[in-house]
Amino acid sequence: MEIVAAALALFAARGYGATKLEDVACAAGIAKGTIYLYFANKEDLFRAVVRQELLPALARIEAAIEVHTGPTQDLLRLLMAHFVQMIESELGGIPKLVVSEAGNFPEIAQFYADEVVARGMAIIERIVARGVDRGEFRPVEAARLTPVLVGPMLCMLLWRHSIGRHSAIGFDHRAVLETQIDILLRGLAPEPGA
Amino acid sequence: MEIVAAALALFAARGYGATKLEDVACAAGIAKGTIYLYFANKEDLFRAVVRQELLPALARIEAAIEVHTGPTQDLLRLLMAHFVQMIESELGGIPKLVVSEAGNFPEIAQFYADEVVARGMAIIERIVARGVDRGEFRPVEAARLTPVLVGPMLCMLLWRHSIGRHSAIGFDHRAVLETQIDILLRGLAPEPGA
Amino acid sequence: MEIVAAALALFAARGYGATKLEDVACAAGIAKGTIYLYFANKEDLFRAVVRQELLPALARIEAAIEVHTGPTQDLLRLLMAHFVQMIESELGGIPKLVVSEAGNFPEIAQFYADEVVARGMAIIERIVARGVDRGEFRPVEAARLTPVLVGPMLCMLLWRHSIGRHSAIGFDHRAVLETQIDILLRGLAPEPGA
Amino acid sequence: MEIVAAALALFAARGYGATKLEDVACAAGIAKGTIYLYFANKEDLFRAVVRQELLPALARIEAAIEVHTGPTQDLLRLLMAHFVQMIESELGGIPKLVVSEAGNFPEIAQFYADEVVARGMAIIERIVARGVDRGEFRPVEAARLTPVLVGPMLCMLLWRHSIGRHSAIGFDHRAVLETQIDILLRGLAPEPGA
DNA sequence: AATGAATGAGAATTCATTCAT
DNA sequence: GATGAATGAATTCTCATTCAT
Repeated sequence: MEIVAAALALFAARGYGATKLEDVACAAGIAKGTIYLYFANKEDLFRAVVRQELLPALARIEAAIEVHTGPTQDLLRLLMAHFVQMIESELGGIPKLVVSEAGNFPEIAQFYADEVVARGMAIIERIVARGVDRGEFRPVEAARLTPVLVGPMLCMLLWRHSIGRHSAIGFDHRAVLETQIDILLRGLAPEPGA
Repeated sequence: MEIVAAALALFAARGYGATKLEDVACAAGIAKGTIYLYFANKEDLFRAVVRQELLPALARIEAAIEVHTGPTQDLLRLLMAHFVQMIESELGGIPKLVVSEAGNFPEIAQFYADEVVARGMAIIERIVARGVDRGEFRPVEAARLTPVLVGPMLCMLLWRHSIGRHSAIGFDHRAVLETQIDILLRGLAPEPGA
Repeated sequence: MEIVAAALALFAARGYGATKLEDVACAAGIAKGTIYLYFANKEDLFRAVVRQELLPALARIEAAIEVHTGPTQDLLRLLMAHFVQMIESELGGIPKLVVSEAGNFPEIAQFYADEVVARGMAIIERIVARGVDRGEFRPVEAARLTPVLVGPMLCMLLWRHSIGRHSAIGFDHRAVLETQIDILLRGLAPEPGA
Repeated sequence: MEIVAAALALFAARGYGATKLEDVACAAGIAKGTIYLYFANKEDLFRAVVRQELLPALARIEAAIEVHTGPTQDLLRLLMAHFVQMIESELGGIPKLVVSEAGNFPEIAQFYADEVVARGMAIIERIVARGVDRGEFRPVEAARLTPVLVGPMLCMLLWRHSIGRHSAIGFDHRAVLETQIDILLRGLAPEPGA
């Protein structure tokens, strides 16, 4: 819906508290009162923004991973490419929003941790396990590796959707991605003797 | 000052807008009006929180790096250890706060980008360049490497100071750090033939 | 509007600072917040009170003067009668208000001086000049005469809208007016020999 | 006392409500708390300002009138000259202040009406009665004449201490005074035939 | 379904007043 | 006597929410 899209943009830019429903309505091209026909109140709208938009994206990634059959490093590349896409889309505002408002919406934080982060980590751990199983990676503990794998991308996502908007410092997402993949593949390469 | 410490804790936990000065005063053990003896208004207090606390910490890191003479990988470990310390201290709330409020305080975002991020990146680039110069690392472009180096730590910092507070998912900072260092050193190791 | 009328009454009675918007709202039979739908803030309301009410009254006097053709002393009586009317109406609160708040609203004072006082003085000077021209008055310098002409009425106006409300001393406006006209006509009568 | 003088200047310029005790203290060259050594509270200070300063001035006028023996028109001139003096001194701020704050300090208004206005009117009525008795003025009812006599001067006083401070329009007090005396003496001159 | 005028609870801010030094 | 740091009641202003149209 238009309202959710407008709300996402404004919530992400200003935060929950600083976003006026009047501005959301204005951005969505409707009147203030109309929001209340679709959402019980501001909190309800906020929850809808976080819930409705992210899960489909995650499902798409899971599906893409599922059907993949080639080398694990291609799978890794595929995953990262999805990430870069999200960084560059409006959707990237959601993680930023959840980080910002976690303190005021603990159940949103929990929902996000359970439904997005946990599932995302599971995807990655499966990829790593697959690589180890197939002898493409040396044996590593997947749990400890996850932050190393997603951290750089997540950081760039948050940067782009917050401080980066107000600074001249920018990152070439794709170049960083290549470097990251390069380091990872070398760092995970099986020991020559093994 | 007590006020700044109380304000940091509350701003980081709830965000700028959702923090009432009355609560800050209460947490600092003073009356509402007393805040106005030291800060012109709420914004002024916010700026003070961000500005006063972080620069000294950064300066300490810079000084520690400066005097180091051993192998570059030790330097890398030293840097990361500082990071882990910050993650685990109250200070870690500041980056989270700046990410959250960048949209409402563009000049704070800029200040942070210029004084903290740019300086932090410069430190890292110097370490990487040193490693390459000394033949400890293979030749790499430092700029592209920075997010790969700090991303994982930053992510854990933000996690710990936002969503992580409301989720059962936790990270073993030191274990992740070891994994990250391990991957990096292998990934940056000079080509055998070079 | 109801709001402006209520505000005039309260501002005139208590002054700008001592008037709470809640009381204005209450007197106007609306809620506090409603005022802000029509006026940006308290100052804006104050300005509206002063600006909206007085100019139409002045224009009416000017028009009445314009069409008059009889003896100048009748014109003088007409003018004074308008004054007495204003003294006795709610409108009389405005000059009192402007006098009281001139220090805090210099641009209101200026506006009042330019739009009300200067125009009022011009009207009087025209009447005096007409009387001299027609040989009804002896030659006098109009500028010096103006305070003499309007001072007594203005004083009674201010009295009625401030101290007089709290004192037993009262003036019979119409009797004073007659005395004033009497003195003036004798005092302005052409020299017998001239 | 310095405090009262500073308070008069500020109260007259800004009104009671808009005057901060801190500014009064500052203008008097003392600390805020010191005011409370001499006055119970802000209202008490306000009352002192109005009460202490004006009565001595009035007593001086009464005394001057008392001893006068010459023609009544000289007495009138003497009275007016006192007025002009007050207009031009800091003391002129008091009537302006009382007019402004009458609504918030009814007992000050009453005090002023009884002690200053009533006494002032009595002085004037005595002068007029004297002139009539001595055959210098034609018979007039003194009560109706008082506003005619003092109105012009009072108006200029209020102008000078409020709106006039913020406008280019100014009055030549002494010139207006001469005109006023001239009109009065002609207007009060005994009928030729009487 | 949609509107937008009206509401009023809630937060930032001010400043008279107090009191330990 | 004098100070000025600390207080908290009081006021302006905002904005989520309601509801008559």
